Amino acid sequence: MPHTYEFARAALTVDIVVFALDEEDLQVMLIQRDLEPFEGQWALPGGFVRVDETLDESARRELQEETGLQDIYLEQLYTFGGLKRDPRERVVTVAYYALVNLEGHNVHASTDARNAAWFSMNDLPDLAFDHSMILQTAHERLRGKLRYQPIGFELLPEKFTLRQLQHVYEVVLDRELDKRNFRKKVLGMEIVKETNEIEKDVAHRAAKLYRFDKKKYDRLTKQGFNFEI
Amino acid sequence: MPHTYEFARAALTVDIVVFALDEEDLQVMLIQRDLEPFEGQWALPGGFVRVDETLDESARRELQEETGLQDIYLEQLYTFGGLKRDPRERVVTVAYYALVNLEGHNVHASTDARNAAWFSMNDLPDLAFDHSMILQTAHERLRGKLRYQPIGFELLPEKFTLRQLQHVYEVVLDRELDKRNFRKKVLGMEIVKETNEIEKDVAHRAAKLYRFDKKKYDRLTKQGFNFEI
DNA sequence: CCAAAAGTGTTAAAACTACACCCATGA
DNA sequence: TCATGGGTGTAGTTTTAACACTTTTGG
Repeated sequence: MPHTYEFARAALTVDIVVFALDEEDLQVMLIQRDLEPFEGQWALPGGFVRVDETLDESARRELQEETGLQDIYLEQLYTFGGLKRDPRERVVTVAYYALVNLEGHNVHASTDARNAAWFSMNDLPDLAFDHSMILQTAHERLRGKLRYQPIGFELLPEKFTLRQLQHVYEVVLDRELDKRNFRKKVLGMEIVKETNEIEKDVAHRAAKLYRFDKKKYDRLTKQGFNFEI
Repeated sequence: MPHTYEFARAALTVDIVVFALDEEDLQVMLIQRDLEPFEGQWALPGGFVRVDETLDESARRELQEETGLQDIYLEQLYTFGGLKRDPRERVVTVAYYALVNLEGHNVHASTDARNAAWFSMNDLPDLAFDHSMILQTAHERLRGKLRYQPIGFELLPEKFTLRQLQHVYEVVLDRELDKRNFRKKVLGMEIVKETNEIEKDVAHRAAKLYRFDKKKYDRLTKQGFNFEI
């Protein structure tokens, strides 16, 4: 059923930059395109926004359809509206970024039968469209936001060690941190709660597991506390 | 000439939150709508994105057409895509915010014969659409960004006194700052340059005028310097 | 018993906060 | 000469940065 308008309209899409962390690197999820344009090339997951869904809904739906990822941290990043982004026609895309912990989520090839895979940020293929720029913008946002908002926890399982948390900061900020100072700072903020569990299956002394105490964080924030690492 | 598409498309607009500062308050520019829906109500300047212009271009054009403002600091804020934002049909809007100094820019009623005016943030009328939410988001962004990016200068004339700069911070952050500490900090960063001019027409000792040294700021930033007030 | 990472305190330097007075100018 | 805001320094406190050893555990 065709739809007609008095003035030409841009197509509207969402694209999502999904970050995760492995032992070494920051990783990003890409899918291999099976359609023109850029057939065979890697691209960010995403797709057209339906007229009856919000932008957030659209981003979550596309992510679910193309990668199987669900219930993850998702935030709007920036809207890209260059004239030649897509060789076919004018397409404006609302970009999102998402954070997941690798252990809790299995990625699968999608309903669209596209190939979905993780890539290290240090070894990226050429990307379709202007997706390299979107990815770069997302990376900058993540780096900038990590220090002032408690989003690093989203890259970890629910229970994590302080070393794991430190690793998040070291990888994303790309610099080493002092272990003692880091622990002092994190524990001093009182927004992580010790569980009575410890690491399993490690060939050395097992570390305590902590949990992000969101309620406490919200309470403190309301009182003027500002997260900063 | 009508345009037909296989799937329904949202209309795409831009809306701009223009901030300025007077002696007292933070101000925002609003226009009075002369068309349904919300005829007669106040709203943010903005309008439809043409298919052959980028989002930034669109925002600047609308601003120029509706308020006469040109050559001002403009930055994308957030994209609002709720289903019922506009009672007529699905409209997605890319919101921007802008900073101007009142002295340098005269606002005029526009080509659309709408009434454009400044309102104090402390005394706002009801706004059309979801513009109150957009305005609130912009205000939060401004507050958050002011401390970490040198955007406060955009609210001042090219040459300004340190007191004026302090006033920007006090009004936007809504708290008083210590004069000596503020000066120490600003001068210590070495990103404002003394001119050899002083204030005019004041009934007391005239203050030195300074200028934001963007080149120096860029140089320092490249070397890892982080602006913070 | 060895390898590996967990866990822990102190000190010096830097940054921040609070605070009060004299100075220059125009009316 | 007076009212007004411009301009300046210091001391106490807090925060940050640098740094090394002992403990626990599994292999």
